[in-house]
Amino acid sequence: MNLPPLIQTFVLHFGEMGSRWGINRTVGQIYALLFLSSEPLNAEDIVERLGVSRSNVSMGLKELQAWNLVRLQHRPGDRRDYFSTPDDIWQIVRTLVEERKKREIDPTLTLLREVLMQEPASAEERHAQTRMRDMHDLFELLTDWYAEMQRLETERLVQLLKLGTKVQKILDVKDRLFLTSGSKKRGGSGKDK
Amino acid sequence: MNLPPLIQTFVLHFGEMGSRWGINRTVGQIYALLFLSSEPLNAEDIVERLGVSRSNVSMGLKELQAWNLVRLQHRPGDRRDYFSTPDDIWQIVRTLVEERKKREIDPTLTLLREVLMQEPASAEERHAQTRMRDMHDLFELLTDWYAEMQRLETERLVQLLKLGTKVQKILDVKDRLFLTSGSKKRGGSGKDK
DNA sequence: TCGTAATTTCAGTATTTTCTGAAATATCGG
DNA sequence: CCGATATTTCAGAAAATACTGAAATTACGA
Repeated sequence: MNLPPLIQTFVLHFGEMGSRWGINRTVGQIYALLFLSSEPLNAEDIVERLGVSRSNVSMGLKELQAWNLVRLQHRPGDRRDYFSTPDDIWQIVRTLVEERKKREIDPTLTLLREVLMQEPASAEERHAQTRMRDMHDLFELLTDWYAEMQRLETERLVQLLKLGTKVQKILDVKDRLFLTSGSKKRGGSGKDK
Repeated sequence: MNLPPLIQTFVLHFGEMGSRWGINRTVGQIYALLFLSSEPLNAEDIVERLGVSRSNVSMGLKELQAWNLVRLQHRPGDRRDYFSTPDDIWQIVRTLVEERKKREIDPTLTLLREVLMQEPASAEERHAQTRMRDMHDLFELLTDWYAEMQRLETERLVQLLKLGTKVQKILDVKDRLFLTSGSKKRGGSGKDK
């Protein structure tokens, strides 16, 4: 591996992190490298920097493309493929979340719906279904929320995140002003934890 | 594997899903099984249901305990350990997010801070640092937001999630009512996408 | 269409991870 | 402390995954 120390630290870290995410070490390292690079890199650049085989890089890049995580570019008069990551880190987050949703959440929701359609054949299965229903509803709530957030412009999304739970206070004000929904019993100190 | 079909489908699915999450198949299956079960199971129960070795189950349960994802209980007059998952699925989500943060995000933030303290030795390292700064700020924003959400009672959290981007409208109303912060240029149709 | 350079594929190898059975250790009631 | 039962540990086997070099394929300019 042939990298400035500061960059190497980061690249190695993301290689390890990748392992915890169903992504392999090399793919993590390639992405980290591209992320830090101020200009697009070609496969040979990556081979030299990371010290892995050309074919490994080829496979890694293919996987990153399947994840929509890299952009492929060309330089005039050079027919090699150059790769880069979006300048906007929020774009990266959006893609990551979107792809993980597509691969993990959506199939799970589909499976849950299928299984929930079936007739339970025992008390055990009936209970299992209520648990699956809970999970289904939770996933649905989260994906609906996510869909709304994904639609926001980044600036507004950040604004909202920075607001955090202060929204609560605004809601309280709204409640007091408009008194729309029923005034549910309040103040019962939660059996939180 | 010795399970009613409906339950088996779910257990197998979560076994596979587990693989994508740095958790191995058996651990995923054990958790799925416990999640669906209406009463706590002991290790031997799990061995019979999943058809894996006793030692594998022991290790799997140990891992789930390290993740705080299972509760250990005892039955009177029975000295085996019985395991279950929280009844409240939101509690499970909270724990999962908390633990993943602890293992993945926090160490990454620490590393980013360390590397950002260092003096860049070249233009390349300087650029790399600006990228790491972007990432650091993003992670910090997200973890701050997360910390606030984690503090909310579930009921309120759900309320907020269901609200989604409708919050936006309320914010707009607030803006118009109080005109507190600077009136930034508005209405330039976003170059969204 | 040919020649060259780039990329991809893939069979085999290396590495890592998971799983098992056997042995060791722990726990409990008496 | 003993005996019985439960759990954990761990070395090695099995399985899964990652990686490589060589060969095949693709892409392109001439």
